[in-house]
Amino acid sequence: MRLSDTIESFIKAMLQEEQTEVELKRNELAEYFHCAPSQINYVLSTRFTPDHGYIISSQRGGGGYIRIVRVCRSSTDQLTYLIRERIGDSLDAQSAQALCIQLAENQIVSLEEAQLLSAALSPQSLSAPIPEAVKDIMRAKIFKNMLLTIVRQKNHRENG
Amino acid sequence: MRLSDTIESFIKAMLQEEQTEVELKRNELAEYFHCAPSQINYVLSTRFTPDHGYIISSQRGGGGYIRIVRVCRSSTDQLTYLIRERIGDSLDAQSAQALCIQLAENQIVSLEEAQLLSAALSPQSLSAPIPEAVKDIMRAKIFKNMLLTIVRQKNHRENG
DNA sequence: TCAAGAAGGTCAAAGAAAGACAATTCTCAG
DNA sequence: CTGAGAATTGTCTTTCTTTGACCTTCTTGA
Repeated sequence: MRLSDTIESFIKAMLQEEQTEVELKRNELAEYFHCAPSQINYVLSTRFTPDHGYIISSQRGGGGYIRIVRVCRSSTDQLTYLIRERIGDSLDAQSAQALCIQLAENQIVSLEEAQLLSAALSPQSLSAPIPEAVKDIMRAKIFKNMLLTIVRQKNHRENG
Repeated sequence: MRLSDTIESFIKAMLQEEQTEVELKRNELAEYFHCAPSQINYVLSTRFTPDHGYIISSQRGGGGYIRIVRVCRSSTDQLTYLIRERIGDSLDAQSAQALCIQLAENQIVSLEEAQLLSAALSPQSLSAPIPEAVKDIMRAKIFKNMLLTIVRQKNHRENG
């Protein structure tokens, strides 16, 4: 297991215990894992981004800290946010993949739905002799159309 | 026996043991077989494609890996037929739509799944300034990838 | 007030591993 | 025998991780 993954798990375990919010000392953590302090920043910026559902704030100087807050939007809000703002007109494969995982982890869509989304948006599905930029545009459209379908299905279940 | 075949067997043996999923190091495997690392890619891309019933994912960089997941097929023959024969390398929007409806009507997939398939394969999703023929090729790939995912989910439910 | 020290932030380079692809060699059906 | 397609190789590219040097910001005590 990579150091980054270990640190990621460690932080997530902390969040599990203390629920929704955790405060840590960068240097302490770095020393604990025998790594460069900036390694902590690396982990935060690759695994605790807003897309992943986290908000980071920090304070320098004496008594400084890094605070990690896990944000929970309602399912509908999150889907609406994705469709209306996040996805936009173009989306690369990695972001799509990350968002699918996030959707499943936050139980906004079922695991099965997430797998279907992921399959449809994968580079394998979209492999074709066309520019990457065009694929990203198509991926965004496919994603939004599928999410829209999921929203409708949810509404249908709720309202009869 | 050719090296490619040997490697293929080797990987399949691993899959037999550890059932359904295996993770390997490209460089290690290459060293083990005294071949170029790219040989591994060749084997994977010729014998472990989605069409063959496998899903490959990988991670580069330190601690990287290649993961191979076998899509066990059960008695969902219709899906297998679609994936392996009917859909082919290219599929127009109308045929896709018809197949989705058929899948739902025959209760091979749920209504919700059919709607998701339909959404992903729709002309709206695939609208882009590229030739219709290319879209048909992408549509076929998306379709097969999604169906493969559904098959996998079914197996997962059945086999635990 | 203000300088020193204590944190955290940024960035780029080095390292690790997988991917892509062109060039070459091998096989086998015709 | 020969040409097409399969197999093999080597090389270069891309991506992700780790590290370290240097920068910025905040607190605190003289």
